[in-house]
Amino acid sequence: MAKRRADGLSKEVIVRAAAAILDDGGEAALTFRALTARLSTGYGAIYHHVANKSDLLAAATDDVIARVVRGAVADAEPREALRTVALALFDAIDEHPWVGAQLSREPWRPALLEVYERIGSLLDALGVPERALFDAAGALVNYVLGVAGQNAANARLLTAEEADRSAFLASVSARWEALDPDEYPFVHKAAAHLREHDDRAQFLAGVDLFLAGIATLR
Amino acid sequence: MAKRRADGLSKEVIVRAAAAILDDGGEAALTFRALTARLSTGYGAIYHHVANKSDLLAAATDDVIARVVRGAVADAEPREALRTVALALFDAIDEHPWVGAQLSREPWRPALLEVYERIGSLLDALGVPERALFDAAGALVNYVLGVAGQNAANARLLTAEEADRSAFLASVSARWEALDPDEYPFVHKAAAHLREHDDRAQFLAGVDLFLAGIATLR
DNA sequence: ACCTGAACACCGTTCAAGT
DNA sequence: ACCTGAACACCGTTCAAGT
Repeated sequence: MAKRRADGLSKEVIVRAAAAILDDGGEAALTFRALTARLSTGYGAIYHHVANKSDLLAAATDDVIARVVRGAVADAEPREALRTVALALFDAIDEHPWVGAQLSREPWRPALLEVYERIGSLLDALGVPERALFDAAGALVNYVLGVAGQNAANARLLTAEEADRSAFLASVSARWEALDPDEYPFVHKAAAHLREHDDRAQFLAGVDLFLAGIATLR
Repeated sequence: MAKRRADGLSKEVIVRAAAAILDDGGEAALTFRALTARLSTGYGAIYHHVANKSDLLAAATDDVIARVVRGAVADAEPREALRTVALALFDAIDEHPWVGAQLSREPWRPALLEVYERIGSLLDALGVPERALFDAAGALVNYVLGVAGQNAANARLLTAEEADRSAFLASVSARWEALDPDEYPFVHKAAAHLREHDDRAQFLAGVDLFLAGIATLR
């Protein structure tokens, strides 16, 4: 079972290099040319370990998600554990936006199986009736992935520094505020909240709404 | 205000042609070469009306979403109206999977503004306290877009006929069933439900969970 | 003002040839 | 068995030239 390592390529080495490129420069930066340069090898060497680019992206995503799901501490209280797992996923995807984009593009991957298992059994432990368990798990996982995708898109939009973020939010907020309050009453009011809102807190608020809804099923 | 139409291009004509190509052949089919062929014109003519491919995709998405939001009947009862709008979005994205992919890639678009307005003011009408209104609207929109993205990914996976769908679900289900029930208790149990689950019904169940959670805020 | 299409600078992927 | 890198078939986008 000993794998050769010191020299020679392996899928693991390639996947890690791809993840590093994705973290540095985003999805556009991951090309086979960049990868061969970084690993000082040829195209064929990479294709020998990896089927194609899509396979490579999927493997890198599985890697990140598996680490998160394994790493999340097993809290005693299921409700708290659910919030912890959800937040861990949120933070991982915030740190690696390409994971969010990939997850909303390729479901049914091994990585998501782990996520479903974790969230599903926590909901079970929470006392959700079996009849509603699968819908509830599906909804919660979809919510987490949905926010993940949006967050990834935002991160891609704001590739630059932190100052850009508030400038961007301020400009969207100003645009919303300028709308006719009769035609857009909600968005007009929401503009103020947008400027100072915290993505992470809003994400958790959504999880809590879900859990509150689920609690009514008991 | 009269626009020339009989001959000559316009952004509208280009966007409609792009939508038709996307509906027919998916995202991979939309190339500027295919577009020039369909419109029997040159690249420059298209670039004269459209900034780039990303702009074109965004405009086509806005078009579809705007039609859905405008088209959804204004139900008297806000709870029922929310379910109607959510289902209308689900169905539109099921019919045009590329819209789902685009929405999870480019938020803050005019199209989403309409969605936020509609969902936000319905939640307001439902009596959600102002303090929780923006988190609730954000969570619900994110849920809808999350499912949309997943659905789009599934649709892309199952480009062929309906028979493929049940065959695919059966194979995933079999893989889940084969997992060790001690290590994967939830997924193992979920396998049976997966085979016969209805995406549309599960989506609505998620919306209802949300609304139940929101009802506890009053 | 609007359109044409050759040309450019990229991609992912293949494959004959090497060790 | 594993690796190399020239070559192929594509892309999006530009731009000098036309009407």
